[in-house]
Amino acid sequence: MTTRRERLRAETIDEIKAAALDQIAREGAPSLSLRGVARDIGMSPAGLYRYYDGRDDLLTDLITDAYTDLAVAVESATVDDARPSAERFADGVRAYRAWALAHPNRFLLIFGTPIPGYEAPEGGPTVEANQRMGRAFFAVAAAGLADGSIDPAIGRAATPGEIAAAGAMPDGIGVPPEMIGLLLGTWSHWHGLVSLEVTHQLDWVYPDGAEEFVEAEIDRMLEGLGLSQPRS
Amino acid sequence: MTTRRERLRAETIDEIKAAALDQIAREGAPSLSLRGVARDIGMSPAGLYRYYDGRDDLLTDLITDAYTDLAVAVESATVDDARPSAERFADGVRAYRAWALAHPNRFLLIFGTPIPGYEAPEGGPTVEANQRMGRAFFAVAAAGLADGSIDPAIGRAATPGEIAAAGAMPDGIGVPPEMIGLLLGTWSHWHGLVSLEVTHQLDWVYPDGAEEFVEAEIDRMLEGLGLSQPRS
DNA sequence: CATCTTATGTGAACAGTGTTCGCAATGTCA
DNA sequence: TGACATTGCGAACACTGTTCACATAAGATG
Repeated sequence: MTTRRERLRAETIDEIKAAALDQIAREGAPSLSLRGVARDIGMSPAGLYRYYDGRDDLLTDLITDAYTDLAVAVESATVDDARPSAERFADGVRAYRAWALAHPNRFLLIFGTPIPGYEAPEGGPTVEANQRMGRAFFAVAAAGLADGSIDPAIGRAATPGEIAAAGAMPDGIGVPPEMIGLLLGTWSHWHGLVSLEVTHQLDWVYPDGAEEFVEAEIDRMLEGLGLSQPRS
Repeated sequence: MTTRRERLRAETIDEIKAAALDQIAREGAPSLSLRGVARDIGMSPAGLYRYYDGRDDLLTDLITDAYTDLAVAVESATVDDARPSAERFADGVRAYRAWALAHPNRFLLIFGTPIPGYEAPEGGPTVEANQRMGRAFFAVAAAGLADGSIDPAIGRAATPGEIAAAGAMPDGIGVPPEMIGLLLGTWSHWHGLVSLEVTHQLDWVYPDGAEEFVEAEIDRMLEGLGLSQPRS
């Protein structure tokens, strides 16, 4: 049951976040100003402290939201387990990239330079949301292994960390430890792709967008995972 | 001929930069404070403006330096053209990673969230240094193609941007346009690897360092380029 | 209803920041 | 010597995050 007070409070928080997101989208996360959002929503700077413990606390909330948003985007692009694994995987990568290009400053908020003084709380919501996104891909890999479209033989000897990571997977996502490194390496590949694109480091070669390039690289990733690629 | 004044001025600039680098290494680039470096070198904040037009100007200088530093590291790891291409390439990647891990905050200064308000001057020193690093790898690829250890047939149809990029290569580095995408994709791969490592996004799997993982991925990159890997 | 308590919001203040300006001191060169 | 550019400083301005004492409003309790 939500009381009237709780509802108003939630609305105010939403307003604060919306103003902060707006500011981040326009100027980037580093120039997020508490006084600025206070002005935008017509509140005194001190009043914000009834809702957030300070700038870092607000940022933590925004970081968590961004992680979750990205995770949801990837999830919904990969959930349909009736489709071939290669297609699901490729769509996951495309969703990752599309989200990053649609919200470049939020992407950088997550993966760019860490906010000074900000430390992700151990086992907090950010790591949770982070792993949630990872699980979406691990789930695709698990499905590919299950239906035989991925050959487990391409895996490589697992390190202790990889064994632990495989063991920590939730039920229903069975990924052998030997595949963990391969999947993380593939993630690195497309993450680097997107990072360079978002920070405009590829503009000198692809001034009009890197879609073609990205698609070709997705093909290479699928190859690297032994996933036969779907022809659309 | 350098006058006494010029020498003193250069020394002061060096001192400023050293203090700034020290601050960046400790706290990260975003918390670089002009007043802080002024304190460190025993000068008034206003005095700094005789040497830099402001915080952004100082950062521009540091960004350029970082780019150059990284480029030099990669260059010196790959210049020895008597060695097999695969080895040179792998060492280039290792140098890239080593530099990033040794100077994480400078790496993020280059590739992380852009400084608000900072815009790389068109054709300025930063893009120059950036391309310089790229050329080091293109040179290795050119050598590999020349001695036959890279099969040009693995390339793919070039986009206009890739053709232009291949045409803009300096003399002596002959890389066919069809290889540009493959090389940029490989760069993306290891850049993503290093980015995730520097921002501690892989710690949950590799808490004690990701050397093994990185080496395995380097092998995959070499495969992807059709470079036979050296056994050490 | 009246009262007590909690939640919410404010204005003033403090310490910190980047930046500008006028002025003094110093070094360089004719 | 004089003229001039270079270097540095202190004070000030506008901005930031943050804290504090205080007022107001809302909800709960007698």
